[in-house]
Amino acid sequence: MKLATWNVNSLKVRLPHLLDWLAATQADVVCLQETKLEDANFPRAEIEAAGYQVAFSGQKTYNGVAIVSRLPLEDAQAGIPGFADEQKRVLAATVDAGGTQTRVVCIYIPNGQSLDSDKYLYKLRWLNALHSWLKDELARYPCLALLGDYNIAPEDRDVHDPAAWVGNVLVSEPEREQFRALLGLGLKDAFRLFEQPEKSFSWWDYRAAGFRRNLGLRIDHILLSPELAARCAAVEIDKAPRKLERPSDHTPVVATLDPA
DNA sequence: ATGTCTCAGGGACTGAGA
Repeated sequence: MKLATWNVNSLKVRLPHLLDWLAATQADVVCLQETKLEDANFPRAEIEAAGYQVAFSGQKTYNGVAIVSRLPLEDAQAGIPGFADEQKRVLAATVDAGGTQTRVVCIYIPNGQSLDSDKYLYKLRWLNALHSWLKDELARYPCLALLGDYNIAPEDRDVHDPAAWVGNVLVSEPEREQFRALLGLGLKDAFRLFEQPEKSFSWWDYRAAGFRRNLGLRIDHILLSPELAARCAAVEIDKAPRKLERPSDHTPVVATLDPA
């Protein structure tokens, strides 16, 4: 089973890229972020025509998450229970892989803007809520995958120029602590289960030829519960979509799981 | 290089968010 995450930065603009990419990679489950679409405008028919089921939770202009799956998709739930949030950033659903249930949680963690911003406090509050909720979810679903745009580069090796990023969101110590707290629940950073090339990133700024110069960050992650981590055979960042015309600033991360 | 991209409002361009 191929599980992926991709911040598409507008699904309306990136739908052709998504459909091409699904056909090329035969991904089974893809978590999307920054769809930037109200649910009424979600391109359900186009994605279903490609052989995928969909679940989505969106809003106008900002945020928005979706899960597309070739396997049966059930029990979709939007948001973090008990955490009031206008912003559509969480969608969970159960994928049925031949009788084996996997809970897929798609997240778009707040960016935070800057360390002195209210949005940064919101990011930390949000991460706290995510952590407490996941503790319960993991007890309920031993096979759980948490995929998305975390807006956190967990370590300095996930940053093209750590010195240049000191004092910025995405690399600050409180955020990294929150990331480690998720690992503390037993989740594994699937990418780091394997030997990986140095300077592996999943996002590059549109400005300053960031992609061409590989000035990026690794902020899109796949965290797996122990049962799923044991079945994980490979994880890679697929840079191909970032090379297309009008790309998203993020590129997909893909995990391959062996059958249960 | 305050550099690019997307979207909404409104009907050209500006501002917000990332």
